[in-house]
Amino acid sequence: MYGRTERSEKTERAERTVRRASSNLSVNGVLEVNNSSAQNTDCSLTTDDEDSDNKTTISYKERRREAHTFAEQKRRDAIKRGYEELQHLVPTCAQQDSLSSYKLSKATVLQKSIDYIQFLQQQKKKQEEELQVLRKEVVALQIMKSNYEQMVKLHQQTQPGLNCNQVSDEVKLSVFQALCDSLFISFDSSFDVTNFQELSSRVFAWLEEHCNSRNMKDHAIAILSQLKR
DNA sequence: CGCAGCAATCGAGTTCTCAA
DNA sequence: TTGAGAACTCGATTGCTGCG
Repeated sequence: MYGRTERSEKTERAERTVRRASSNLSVNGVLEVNNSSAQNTDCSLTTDDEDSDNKTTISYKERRREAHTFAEQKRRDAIKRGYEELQHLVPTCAQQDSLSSYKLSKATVLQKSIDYIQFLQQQKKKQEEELQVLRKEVVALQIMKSNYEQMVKLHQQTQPGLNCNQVSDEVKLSVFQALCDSLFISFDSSFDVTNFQELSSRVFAWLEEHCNSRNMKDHAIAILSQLKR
């Protein structure tokens, strides 16, 4: 938009530095700068009237410069506030801040923030993996629950004359718990399984072998006689 | 649509501050 | 005293907006 010249940026920067240095040396830096710029722009003025116009231009320029400086200050403040907020948000920064009296450099705040974000990402990944395992366990337990429900249903169908209300639920539960504990002693849980299918095949093999009607009856009698005592 | 004005942002140089 | 980091300053650039 402002039409850059053919000169390299490096040369331009060097010239800017010289210009700024000379304006700093003079008492009225603004006028000096304006004079130098008048030499190579279309704004070169010669008459008295034009001089007064030039003064309004100077004050306008000065006003804009001040506004720009203020805007720049605001921008820096915003950046500074951002760093301070970041320092309070990141625990490792906050810890260091409270332990030592000196303030952390911006580079340190950035580095510690990066480290903290990476740590959070790793934690998230770990928790997602744990969640997957727990979901699988839930599915397995649901299958087991439905299996037991089916067993109970089948039992009720084959023994229609039994009056279940004669015994309280509490007693039934304690008998069931004791029966399960007694049966599970024979269950070998030391093997490694990689999926639920493998586990269920092991469980059902065990059910076939150890939880047949005869075994169950023996266990039940033992438990009931124990309870009676 | 092109232009001017404006604000926001950036990059670079300079100056200031402070701990080692 | 010195070096690093922060703050300040300035010019350049960019994107948006209103106007003719």
